[in-house]
Amino acid sequence: MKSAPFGLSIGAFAEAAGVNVETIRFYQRKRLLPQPTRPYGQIRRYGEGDVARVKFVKSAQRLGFSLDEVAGLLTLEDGAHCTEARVMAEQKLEQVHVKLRDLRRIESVLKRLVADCCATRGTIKCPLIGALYSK
Amino acid sequence: MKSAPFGLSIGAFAEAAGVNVETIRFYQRKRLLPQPTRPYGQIRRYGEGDVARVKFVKSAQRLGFSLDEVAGLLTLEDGAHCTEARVMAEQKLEQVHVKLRDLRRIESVLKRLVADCCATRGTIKCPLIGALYSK
DNA sequence: CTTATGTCCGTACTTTAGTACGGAGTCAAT
DNA sequence: ATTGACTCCGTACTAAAGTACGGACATAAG
Repeated sequence: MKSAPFGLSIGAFAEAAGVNVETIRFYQRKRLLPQPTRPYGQIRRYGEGDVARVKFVKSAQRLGFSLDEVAGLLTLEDGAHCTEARVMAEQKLEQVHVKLRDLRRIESVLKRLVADCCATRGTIKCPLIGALYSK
Repeated sequence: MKSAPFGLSIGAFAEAAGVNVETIRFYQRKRLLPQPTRPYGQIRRYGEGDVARVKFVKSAQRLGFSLDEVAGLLTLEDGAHCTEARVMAEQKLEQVHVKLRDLRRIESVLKRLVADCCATRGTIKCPLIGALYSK
């Protein structure tokens, strides 16, 4: 925990979060990230919380959430009125359950694929497609 | 199983798959979908297999796979040489495991959020962000 | 048979999520 | 004090994944 006395420059921030500087600015424009006030005649400084926020955005994105949806998740984090937050959380949870179900199906099919492939040593063909929407 | 004697028109196909007709054409251009030969002076016809393929693409997409990645998954389905397919399947499996891990974290945090929210009846604030990258 | 609806095909436009660029202002090392 | 790297800010460009459009052909319904 060696946080500099006056925080990170935008370059250090982007580096720490594993993204491009331009991405930071883009997120600020999209209000996914607050833009710290700029001390007169100086540059803006960022902290660990900002880094965490960006990492969260990237993780959620990898799971197929759009930036708009991530913005919704962040609204929860930022504190919203109870009922509102509960409804959003429940909706997201439902989405997450669907994603989990589909991913587990893909997982099992891929596993079987790897196993069969090793076993048969030849050209394969498997019901991968069937795995995702068979009800 | 009431497949018409000469298959579906592109419109019926798109409808059955739950996508826009233009999306079908787009997928054909991207070689995610084969373009059936067109009987001289007639329109193209599609079958259930095509519908399944499109549904698969949409499902995989919802999980955060890009169309290029889906194309890779479909290569497995279409039959590829053993070693090649096994390597691809293993890579995809790895990606899927990462996604599963992240999704489970989000799930548990959202669950807690819903529960806490009901309990406290007020403005909430929770460590949603921390959930996704805490190692 | 004609007319409305659908298909075909190419080209162009849109949205989402960034990247790149350029000129002026900061900062920090020599 | 100056030079080189970095920041700021606006604007412009890009790639991915579609959507829309328009004119010529296909087909089904009256």
